[in-house]
Amino acid sequence: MNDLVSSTDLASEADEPKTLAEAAYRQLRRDIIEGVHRPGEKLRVEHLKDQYEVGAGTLREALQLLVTDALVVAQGQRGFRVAPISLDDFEDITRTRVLLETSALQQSIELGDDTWEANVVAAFHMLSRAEEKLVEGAKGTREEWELRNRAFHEVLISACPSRWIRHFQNILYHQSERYRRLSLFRQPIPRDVHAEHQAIVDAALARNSAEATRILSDHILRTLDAVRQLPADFIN
Amino acid sequence: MNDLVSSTDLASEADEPKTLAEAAYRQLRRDIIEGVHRPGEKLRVEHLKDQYEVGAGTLREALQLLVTDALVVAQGQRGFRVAPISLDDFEDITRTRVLLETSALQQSIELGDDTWEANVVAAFHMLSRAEEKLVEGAKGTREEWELRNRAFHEVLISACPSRWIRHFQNILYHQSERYRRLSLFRQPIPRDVHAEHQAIVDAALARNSAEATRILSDHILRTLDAVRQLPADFIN
DNA sequence: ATAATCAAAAATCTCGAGAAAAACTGTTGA
DNA sequence: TCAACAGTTTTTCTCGAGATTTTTGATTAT
Repeated sequence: MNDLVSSTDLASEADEPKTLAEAAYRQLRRDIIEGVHRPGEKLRVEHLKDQYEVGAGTLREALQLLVTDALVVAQGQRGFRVAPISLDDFEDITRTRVLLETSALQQSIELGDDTWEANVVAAFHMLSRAEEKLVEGAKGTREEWELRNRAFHEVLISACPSRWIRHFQNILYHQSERYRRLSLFRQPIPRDVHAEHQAIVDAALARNSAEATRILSDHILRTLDAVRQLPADFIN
Repeated sequence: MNDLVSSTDLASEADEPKTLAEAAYRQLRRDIIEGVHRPGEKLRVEHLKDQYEVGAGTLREALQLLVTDALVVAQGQRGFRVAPISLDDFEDITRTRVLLETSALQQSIELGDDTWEANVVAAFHMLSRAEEKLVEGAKGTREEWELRNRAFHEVLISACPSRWIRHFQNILYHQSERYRRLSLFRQPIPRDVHAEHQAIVDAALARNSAEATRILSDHILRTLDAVRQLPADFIN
């Protein structure tokens, strides 16, 4: 077998980019999330079109796509700008994520079949391996851990039939990833998330909805504290 | 006084369009919601650019903006298409709306001040007047009722501090409006929503969170039944 | 020194034409 | 009758240049 999960998202993005605009969109998104373009920074089309090797109109489209994800804000006739960050915003993102993700998990636990269980176990295994490599300190493992962490959370709620909840959760995950990168840069050794993930998996497979959502809730909210402890100038 | 509420949305759209692309975007959005462009219909740039009197690139941008609202879907290199509709989708939209809107109302009731109460009462009054005109059967009142109904629901949750919840709720409201128009076309005399709205207002002002969210929940879910009773070919 | 005014410069927004891809149609062969 | 193929037509995607708006900088007056 090749891939157990099949992502049928509202805005599918699993496959590779089929247009120049989308390619530029993804590069830009990565650069924004990784902090290459700082929050609040002005995004001048004239400069960026050379940097990303596309025409002005094409880059414009890419920027427009990023507005969808709320990673870029368009201000009337005054061009584009990287979405600013703030502690309040992150708190908002986190709490909204809790609301959506717990609801999705609850439905997943209720409706998930054997394949879902298998996917959860598999994703957890992948994540655990990435965590091991992370403490070993090899390079490039941060990227892999991020990917697998995201996959794990996605698989957890994959049995939730609501495409809209998954869509919104997707957007919020990208948003929070931006903040998490900031905190991880400062505090490169993550807290013991393994046990938390394990507990979520156990509760989920035991079909203990209340317990699973409670742990997931705490798990997500804990990232709030990590960002709260950042020096103020990190949040602009 | 002119306007009590001040909408500080994530993607503000209260003011008038400042660019041709945004103007085209709003016209297109209205036409899609009102059913001028049917669900699933292909949106050819070449035809539409004449109809909306803008350049090809500009219309392209407008379409891209509509993808944000999920009213238009972009398919790789095969152009744009009006987002299809289905009963499953509407059920999803409605249930997600309930999740978000009840949470927002709960926070609103918890945090709303006197001004919020005044806004709620005012919006309810405006809506009630529109309902009276609606049963009288004057023309153009449908449009006004829609606007005031939307304003009422918006004001109810306006004291919720979460910009993200309000943002998502906004998107979902546009979506459900499409479906509601279909059902209202068939069934032009709306059910007795006045009593429901009254009950919500009473519970909200009494700061009875549990009661208010329960009524709001039923209120939103009731629209589901209305659409369910439509003949199958209305939902494609 | 501060504020207001006006001109120059930079950036954005808009448009139409050319290149690339997809859809269509008619023909040929099994 | 059906399937496969190739040429034609349509549509989308991309690009650079011109028009419009915003921003910047210098000058002048209070």
